[in-house]
Amino acid sequence: MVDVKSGPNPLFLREEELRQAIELLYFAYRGFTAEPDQILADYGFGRAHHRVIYFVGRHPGTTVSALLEILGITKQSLSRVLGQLVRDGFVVQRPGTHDRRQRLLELTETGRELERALTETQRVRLARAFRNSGANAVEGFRTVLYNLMDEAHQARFAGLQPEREAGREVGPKSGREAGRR
Amino acid sequence: MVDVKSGPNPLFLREEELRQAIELLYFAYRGFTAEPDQILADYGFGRAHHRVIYFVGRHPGTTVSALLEILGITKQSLSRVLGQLVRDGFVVQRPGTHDRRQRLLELTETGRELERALTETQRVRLARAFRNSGANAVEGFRTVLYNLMDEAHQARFAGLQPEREAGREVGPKSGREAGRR
DNA sequence: TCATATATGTCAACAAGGCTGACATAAAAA
DNA sequence: TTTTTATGTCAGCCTTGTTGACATATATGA
Repeated sequence: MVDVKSGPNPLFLREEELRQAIELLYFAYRGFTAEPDQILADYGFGRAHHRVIYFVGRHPGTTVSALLEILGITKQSLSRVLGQLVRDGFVVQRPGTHDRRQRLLELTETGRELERALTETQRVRLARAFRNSGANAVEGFRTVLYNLMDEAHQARFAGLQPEREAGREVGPKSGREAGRR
Repeated sequence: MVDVKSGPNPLFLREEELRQAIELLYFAYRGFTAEPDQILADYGFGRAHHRVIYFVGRHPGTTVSALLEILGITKQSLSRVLGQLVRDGFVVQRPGTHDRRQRLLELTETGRELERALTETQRVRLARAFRNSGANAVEGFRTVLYNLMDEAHQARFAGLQPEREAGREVGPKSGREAGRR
């Protein structure tokens, strides 16, 4: 018997290590979505609306198909949520200039306000966690999450791409550091 | 003083830093649940079943109310899912010895097999991510996730509690280190 | 012992947000 | 001009959450 760290097989995580990571992810993710969910409920919206508001806010002028790609849901599912957001005045659609079949999406001022309110709660929570953890831990947090996601999505963090330092660590650079270049 | 890194306001994360963390969590969590979801579908189960199987496997002999506490759902929601798992032979209930009102939960051998299959996919993914990230990054990952969750849940990681080194870092110790004591 | 509280379960109804399948329209592209 | 693409829509289904009301067995305190 034989354990993981100094043990022979680096691909096998010890039970405790594994389960700790599983539960950390579960509880952290839950906590991270709790406050936004509260706010959204006041508008009759759910987490699906949040995702749309977030990504449209992040990429104003994005197309419907690009949004479908990011969210990984069907157009029927998106349609229901997006339709509500448009009807309720949080998102507007304008025809594409090059391709007039497209409906480019952006937030209205109301939409931006809601987006800010939602994101603010997460900013506060992240700031607290980062402050309690230290800069080095934050880098590790980024690196592991980056390596945890599907490769297909890693590309989205392209400006912050893997660097192999001493051939070991692979992960995104922080926004701060990237901005310094 | 100062901040996480070295900017002026420790409670305010720069836009890029904030959004990067939000998206890392989103995509990592999605990737992390993808394979189990696939397997569960073969049994006609969903993510809710996974949670029950996971936590019952983790805490054999747990009570229904303890499980409700962990999952943060209503007993009616749990009942539907738990009922299926019992009927389908993945979970058994036995009366509590001290308190015969309780139904202590545990996995059957079939249940344990499914639990292992589900967890194995996550073990592989975590092992790959940890290997690509390095031990230091993994510690940071744990620390930040610990600090990100609600305090109520932090208690669950009690054996691995905060230590304040030089009054800065707060977070769980790894299972490995805790195990060494 | 009796009354109350607790642990658990059940029935019914509803909502959010996924899914599939089929079909429609406008515009681009071949 | 025909075909493909971007988008939308209707209809129906599933999972998994919710609330509210009520039921049963057991434990516990007065």
